Amino acid sequence: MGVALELFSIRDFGSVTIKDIASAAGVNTALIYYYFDSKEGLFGATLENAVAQALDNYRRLKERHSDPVDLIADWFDNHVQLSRPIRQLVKIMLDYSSTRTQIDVVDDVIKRFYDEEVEILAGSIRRGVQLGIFREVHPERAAHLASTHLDGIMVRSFIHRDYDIGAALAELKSLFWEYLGHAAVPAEMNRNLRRLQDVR
Amino acid sequence: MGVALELFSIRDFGSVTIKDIASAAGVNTALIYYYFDSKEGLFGATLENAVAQALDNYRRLKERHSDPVDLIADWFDNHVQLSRPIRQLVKIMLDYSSTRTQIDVVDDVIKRFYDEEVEILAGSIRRGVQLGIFREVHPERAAHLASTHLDGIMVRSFIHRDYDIGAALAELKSLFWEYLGHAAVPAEMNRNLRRLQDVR
Amino acid sequence: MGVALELFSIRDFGSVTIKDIASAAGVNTALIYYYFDSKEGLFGATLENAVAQALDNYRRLKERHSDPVDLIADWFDNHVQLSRPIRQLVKIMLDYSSTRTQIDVVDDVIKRFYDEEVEILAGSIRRGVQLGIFREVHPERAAHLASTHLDGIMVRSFIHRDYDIGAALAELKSLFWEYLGHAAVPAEMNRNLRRLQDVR
Amino acid sequence: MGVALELFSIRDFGSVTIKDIASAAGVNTALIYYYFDSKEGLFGATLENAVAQALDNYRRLKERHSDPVDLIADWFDNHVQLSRPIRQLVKIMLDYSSTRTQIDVVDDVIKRFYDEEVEILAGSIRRGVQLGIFREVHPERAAHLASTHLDGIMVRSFIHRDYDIGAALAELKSLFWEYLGHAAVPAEMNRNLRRLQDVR
DNA sequence: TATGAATGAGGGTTCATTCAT
DNA sequence: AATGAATGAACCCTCATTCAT
Repeated sequence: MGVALELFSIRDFGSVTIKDIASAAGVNTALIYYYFDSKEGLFGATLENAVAQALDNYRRLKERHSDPVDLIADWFDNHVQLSRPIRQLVKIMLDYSSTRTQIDVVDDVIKRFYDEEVEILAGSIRRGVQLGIFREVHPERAAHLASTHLDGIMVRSFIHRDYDIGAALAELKSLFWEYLGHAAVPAEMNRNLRRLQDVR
Repeated sequence: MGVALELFSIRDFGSVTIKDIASAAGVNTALIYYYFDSKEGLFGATLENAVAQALDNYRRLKERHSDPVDLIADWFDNHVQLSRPIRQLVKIMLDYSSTRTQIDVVDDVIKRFYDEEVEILAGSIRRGVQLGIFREVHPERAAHLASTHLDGIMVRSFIHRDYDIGAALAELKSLFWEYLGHAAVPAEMNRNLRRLQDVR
Repeated sequence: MGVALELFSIRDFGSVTIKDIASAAGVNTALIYYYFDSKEGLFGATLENAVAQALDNYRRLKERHSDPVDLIADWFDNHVQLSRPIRQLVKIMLDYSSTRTQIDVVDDVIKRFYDEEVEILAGSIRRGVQLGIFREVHPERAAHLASTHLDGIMVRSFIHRDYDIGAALAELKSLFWEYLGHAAVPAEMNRNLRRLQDVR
Repeated sequence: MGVALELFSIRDFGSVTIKDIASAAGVNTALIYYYFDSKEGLFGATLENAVAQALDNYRRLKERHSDPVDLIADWFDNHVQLSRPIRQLVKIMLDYSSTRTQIDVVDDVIKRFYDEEVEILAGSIRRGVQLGIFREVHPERAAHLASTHLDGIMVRSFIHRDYDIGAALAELKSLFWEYLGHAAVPAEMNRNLRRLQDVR
């Protein structure tokens, strides 16, 4: 599935052959059919797997932070560091949406992924607003904005061969802080700052 | 090419056959090869054609307006009204980016499309800033933000079967006005308002 | 379909490949799919075709004769002369019955073939009984006997590589005449004989 | 081999896979290759086995009876009761004849089966004729007639999904008694009758 | 300009068979 | 004696493309 994800994310479903995948994985073509029902089945499993990993990543992200500013900052950093797998994920979700016969379990997992993404952001924003750190924004709406924009960045990186994802993310990040009414200072410094404030 | 665009935009390149296109167009398969070199050639031509139409649309948009607020407002409305062809365009540009062998002329036309899109927005923003209507934002950066977010919206509409493009665009629009430091009032009313100010 | 019948009647469905058929017919493999939906489709069409020819043969047989003795005699001779195509027909009907997914139109045509075979014989026998030429046998039952035995002969010719179909048919024929209470004399002589009787 | 016979007799050789057989037998695919050389080898063994059982059945039949009428009557009853395995046997012999590479030992066993079948009938008929119970028929010829007709009945039962083997066998039986010049009375009654005659 | 027929190449899939354990 | 994993060869079928007309 790793090899498959790799290939499916740089070419489209149709142009990736089972032979490609098999030889990239160093196994016989038939062996793929020993583990997967069909090419579509492999694609579905690969997609599910990729989403599962992304969800896992989000889960760990959530566990790492109690502070909303830290979490949002980490969310952005995370996307810079994991831009490759995330791009891959967006790519195969896009491919899944065209052509592929709908598979309920895959539909579910995709929905779960986006719900979770929004939930993480919205949750943090809500807490930030409650704590008085952020402006009184609508948490879900704000989360959707960031999440959608992120997909836009990914798409751009597909279409433009020399697109600078890092720069685009940095841009989005600073804009987002601004939107939340929070100075776009590094997370750590910020936290210290707030602690200082708490002391008073 | 109309039929081809239609098909290429709902399925992926691989799963659309020349026969599909031919029979949808009501002609014989071989006739397509009378007009186009190959399937890739047809795809390229279709893409060029779609981009050309989009550029044409932008040209007319520019011609329609001298006022930056009007133009930007129209740009958003335009995207609501033409969301179908725009979605199609984004879809085939995405498909082009994966798999398809690079074709210089297509690459150029895609670049021109995005440059033009940014130029239209950036130009208006610049003028608005000069006129003192907008905040002192960085015009190109602001234009990129809107343009990228728009692609994000399109992607979402692929991935989520019941995505509300209109609502997302309305959201983006109001946010954008806010970002520009301009009340998100209807364009017309706004224009009148400004004229009043000009009179003084 | 001729080539296909040839091959399907000496090997079984599974061991005849489309390539075999194509190369035996001197055409490209893909061309077969231009005319037939699938291998099964070709098999079905071939079977239908073979049955249609057999029915046609029976129709001509019926038209040739008004005299019951002549018709029955010709029926036997016919089977000797056409033993090859008849064997082929029985073979593919057998193959159709195992494995092949039922196809209504094929089922129908097979039924029609056997009904017609029995009808031809039974009709003649009935007329012969009415004319007082034959014993008072049950026409349908007698027809079924001959028809079933004939299939037995065909089967034997598959199983035993050196089976003498002609001898077996001759045997059946003479037995059948005996069963009908009619001297197994050559048809012509017989007819003359009867004419003589009619004169009196 | 039991499972294999079962499967080979309802589908054709090509469409029965080793996996089918293995899973029907509740064992691993590879285990079949521990006991048999190849799929063909398994088929051959299965066929031999089935023939051996049929021969065994005939042997017991012969041992059960000294009286020709009893034996022939039992032969018919036997075919009614064992119509399923006999059908299976005919089916795989037919399949063997098409496609399968000839295997001498299998050819032999098939020949032995038919020889034995004819021998049993012919022997009884001969004795019956000698005893004056039957008409002066040619024993071998009569035996062949019955044996061949029986195969015809089996074939019919393959081709026609709702064929009544029992009825067809009853028909053949009564006809056969008639042919032998022997009233088609139940075997038991008949035997008693004859004993009475013997007494005088 | 338009088509029906034909083809070569290749792709997904299956399956008998083997291997390591 | 038994199995899960692995493979090579082949088969059905599709499809972009071309040819003859």
